[in-house]
Amino acid sequence: MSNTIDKRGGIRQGAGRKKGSGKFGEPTKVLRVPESKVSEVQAWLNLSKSQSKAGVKASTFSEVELGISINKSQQECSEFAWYLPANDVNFIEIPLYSHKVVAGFPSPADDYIEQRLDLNEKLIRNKEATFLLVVQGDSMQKIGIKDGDTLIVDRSLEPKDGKIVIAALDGELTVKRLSMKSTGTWLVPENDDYPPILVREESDIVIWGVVTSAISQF
Amino acid sequence: MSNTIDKRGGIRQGAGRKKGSGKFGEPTKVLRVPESKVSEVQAWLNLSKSQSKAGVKASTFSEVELGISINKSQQECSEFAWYLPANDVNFIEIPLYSHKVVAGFPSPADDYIEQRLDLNEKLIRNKEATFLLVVQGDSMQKIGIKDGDTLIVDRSLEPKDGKIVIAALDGELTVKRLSMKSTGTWLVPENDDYPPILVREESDIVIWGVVTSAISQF
DNA sequence: TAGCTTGATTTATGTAACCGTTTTCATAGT
DNA sequence: ACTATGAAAACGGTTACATAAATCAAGCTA
Repeated sequence: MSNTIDKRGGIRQGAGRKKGSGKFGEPTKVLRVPESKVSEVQAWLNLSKSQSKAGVKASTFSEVELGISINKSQQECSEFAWYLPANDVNFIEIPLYSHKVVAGFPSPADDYIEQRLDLNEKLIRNKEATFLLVVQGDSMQKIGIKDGDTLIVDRSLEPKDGKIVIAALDGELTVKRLSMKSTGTWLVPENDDYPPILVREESDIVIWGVVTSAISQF
Repeated sequence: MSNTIDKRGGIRQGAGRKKGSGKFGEPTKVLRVPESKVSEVQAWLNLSKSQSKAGVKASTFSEVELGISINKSQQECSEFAWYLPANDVNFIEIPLYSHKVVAGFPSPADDYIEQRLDLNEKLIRNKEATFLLVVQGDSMQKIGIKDGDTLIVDRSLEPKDGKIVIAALDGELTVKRLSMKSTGTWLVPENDDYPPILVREESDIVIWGVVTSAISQF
């Protein structure tokens, strides 16, 4: 009935979605971007979107919050979260103990240590070109990369056939194995539920870097 | 005179500016960008514009191999190789860069970084009680622990039900999931090809520690 | 009456369109 | 032949619009 409908009409304060409820959580502007950069920009925006979510709360603007709660932020990321390795990794002494002593049974905390090492050194080769990503999704599960794992990505390495790479594809970052065959270049997931993706000449896929390590935390 | 003007009109091949003569050198698309990121994106676009003009190609690799090859020593251990974390992990400053510093956009190697982290801090909670093991075997493959992976083990954590633990069993170290049921305490591999192991009262199984992380290197 | 449905209202977001500017070409005038 | 002028085409910033998503209030149903 038109009568019924009429009664529903009218201005209503507080109706509608809330401000800042969009995916960026803030007002937006329109920008013109060269075509080749579009997917890269989008990917980055998605990334920093999840980053700010991870920040703390929807505290409207102050971004001062950034605590060191890495773990928390992992859970909330839409696609990835990313970090950089610590800036200034000192060279730490690495005492070498004989590995034969190993037999000495349960207490490794004592003197017969093999070797001490700095995880940063072990895992990061090119500090300046390395960053960390937290995975979401299971497209690489066959090689043990699981949802929530942290990837160490080196941008200075050349993406070669067979390497695990981070690619910006249609504005989204993905982890895939790079495969260069006679049939062309492919991005291959390590999960039979997902199809390989052909990288065409004209496609706007950008390789961000090569994955050197994957870290699972329990 | 209108006559004069008319003669000048009409379609004229080749007239007008050339394609790609704009500041980006290619066609553009409009994107919506959150306000706080606008200047950042613009800065990056300008940056990469001038770079490509300058013809600076990213040289494929520009790195000197770091000498300390941890990997070698991994191979020599019979069951596991082990290491301790670096002794003296300093608290490293974690610079928070202002987003005004902008610089390189998708290149995290540059300055506009949100957060840096120290892998030691991220992965090691109790430095004194932590050591590293290199896995041999595939008994935990279902949760992504593969042969050759490095485990971070914390001896100070209490082995609880469901935790991944390192157990010394008949003189051999193994990784298993600890399961405490009414049927008793079990060490359960994450691989259907291996049987769970019942831990009897009198058995000489010693739990060395709880696995907090697993690292795969590619 | 509680919960579901429906339509209105408000914000969000991708895209088309608009319009002044810039670059280039062709013709007219000198 | 050289310059001035206007048209054509692309550029790029901005506005406008259409559709989607989120939220509220009133009506409806059980």
